[in-house]
Amino acid sequence: MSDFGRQIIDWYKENKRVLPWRSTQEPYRIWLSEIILQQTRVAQGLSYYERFVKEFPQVEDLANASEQEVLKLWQGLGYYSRARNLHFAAKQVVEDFGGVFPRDYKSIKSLKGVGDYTAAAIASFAFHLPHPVVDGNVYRLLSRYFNDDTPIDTTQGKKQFQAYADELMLTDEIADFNQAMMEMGAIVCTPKNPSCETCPLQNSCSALKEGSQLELPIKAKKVKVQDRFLHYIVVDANGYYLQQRDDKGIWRNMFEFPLIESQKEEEDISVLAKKEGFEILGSPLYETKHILSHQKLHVKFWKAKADEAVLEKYIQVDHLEDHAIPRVIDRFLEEMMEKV
DNA sequence: AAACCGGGGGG
DNA sequence: CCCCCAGGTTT
Repeated sequence: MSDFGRQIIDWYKENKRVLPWRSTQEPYRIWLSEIILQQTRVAQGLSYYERFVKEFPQVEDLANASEQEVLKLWQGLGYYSRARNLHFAAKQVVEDFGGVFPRDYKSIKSLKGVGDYTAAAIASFAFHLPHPVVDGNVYRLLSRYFNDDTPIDTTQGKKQFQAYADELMLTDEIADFNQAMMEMGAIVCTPKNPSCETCPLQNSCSALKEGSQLELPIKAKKVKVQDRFLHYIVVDANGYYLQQRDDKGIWRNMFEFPLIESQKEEEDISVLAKKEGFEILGSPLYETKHILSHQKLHVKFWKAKADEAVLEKYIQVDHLEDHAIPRVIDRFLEEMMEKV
């Protein structure tokens, strides 16, 4: 006598937020929104969604763009592999599926950047196929509903919570069921201050009964953060001298100032810069810490000069509108503009 | 199974 | 300051 699905769907219909991707059944737009929203809050992704739809109204428009155009529009959102995969997948739709978005779960999942969660979201929202979504919100909601302390970041945990969702889903209202689970996780069953007193599941939630809701879900692994020391060389000249990052590590294929990375905080940057042909002028123009999920970047920007023979190795641009750059460099440029 | 991949905002 | 978010790919 599980009323789980009925209760969350009824709650959802009364409490759902109005969001642009909820008022369309176009698979292209639903897919786009899902990629943007991976590991990203609605408030942060909203403006990016609007800009992508405006710039690339159809999947063909996205497929015909250059990777740099896509990265540039993605700039500031992070996890840039999503943008490259999005672009790649748009070309898959055009070339492998004749420009028609695939309509079955397996084909949807064959698109680059589309895993179990995203395939289930597209399949259910666009085509009403009975695939429950299991994302961070759902792990939290179900681990609490069943008071289950199986770690969610293990193979066993993924199978366990997928099985719960398979059992609970209402197949003939799958789109609302899936939206309801995620909206519950986003609005009611939140990580820190869940609204248990207004929750539609308060009479059947096992964690609330045990008072364990704040301890769930359990994660087994702990992330270790690596410290890195980045020194960007800003050559004092007309325009900017840039280099393109290679195809591995953070910020793949994006643009940056000439970079010197030191192993320790206190290394003599002038000496390291000299080896690359740059003469450092004065103290750092700007320094900051840039925190990623797995790296802590200690970033300094140095004014420098160099011979023409050295500068030849870099890309000279007058303005940066056509180049995707990391947020930390963008922020440095904003900082410099204010001082002028 | 583990490593890797950004940036922002809430508390 | 810490936590974690509408995850997926590569190794």
